[in-house]
Amino acid sequence: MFSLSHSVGYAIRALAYLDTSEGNTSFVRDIAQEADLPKAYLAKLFKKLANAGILESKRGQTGGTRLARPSSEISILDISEAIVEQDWVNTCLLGLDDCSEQRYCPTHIFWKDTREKIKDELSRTTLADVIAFEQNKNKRENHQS
Amino acid sequence: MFSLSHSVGYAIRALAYLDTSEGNTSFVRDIAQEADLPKAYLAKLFKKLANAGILESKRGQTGGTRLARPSSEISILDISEAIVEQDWVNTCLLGLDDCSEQRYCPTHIFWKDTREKIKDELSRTTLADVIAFEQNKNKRENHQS
DNA sequence: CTGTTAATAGACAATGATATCCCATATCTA
DNA sequence: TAGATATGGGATATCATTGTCTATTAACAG
Repeated sequence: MFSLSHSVGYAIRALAYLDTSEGNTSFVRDIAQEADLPKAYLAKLFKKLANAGILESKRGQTGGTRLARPSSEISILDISEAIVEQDWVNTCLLGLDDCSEQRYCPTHIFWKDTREKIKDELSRTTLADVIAFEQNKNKRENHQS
Repeated sequence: MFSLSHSVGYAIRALAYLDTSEGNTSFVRDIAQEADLPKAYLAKLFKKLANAGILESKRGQTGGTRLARPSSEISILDISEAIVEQDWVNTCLLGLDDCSEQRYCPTHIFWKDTREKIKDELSRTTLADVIAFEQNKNKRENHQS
């Protein structure tokens, strides 16, 4: 608990291995190998990302996959929402059924505030940031609010 | 994602229905009915709480279950750790394998800080607070940090 | 048109969390 | 000791997520 789903982590890591040079495409097979992920599973994740407009893909011999827009314009939140549809922004921290905007549980305000900050952080962190992290072993960039 | 497990929510809700008057015991059967939870499942959760020293239970005709200490001395964190052993305090927000204390991912510092705050909040919020919430429809207490 | 290539799609298996069922065990009462 | 009652424990069912396998479809090369 308290993290994005495993699949989102996979997607992020895989996307960081895409060839982002202008006009170039990559293959699921290659990305899967480089990122050490199962090819078939990654293909499904990429399809979801394509459906969400994050990736463009083409079949066939001259096919492949590439980002639909620059990595600096793709947030982690975009990726997360493309992979998992579940809306985690409206859940009670304690799992109480009768906690709502009309009736606050003891942690309600704290948690609402915290969720907002998490969402902010995820929308502020871009794929470009992650790519930099994956490519540069010594870079220690962060986006603390 | 981003909440305590469903089971922890169950446990919290159920504990809030215990008869906390001095020396009194409650029965799993009754608590399950009042909190609208499956009896067998709740019994297992209660066993875990007993193992963790949060509950005391006795079998047989004069048996039952009660808190091992005052509800004001039982934190939500205590309950959570009794139910799920997994330590969510050391997970990368993005699910990246190579994120560690030695090598920060782009959200590492933010997330470390946030997890600390969540843990603080959970250790500061007690069962007594939840009981007050469950019993008083209009009370709007919270522990925002 | 035929073969090759790469994404796509559907069925299915493995896993962990959640939930149920049934019986064993402990404790007291009569 | 027999019966009633409440917790305890093991086997199994259900469900969502994760992961695998196999075939289909699109796109191009020759």
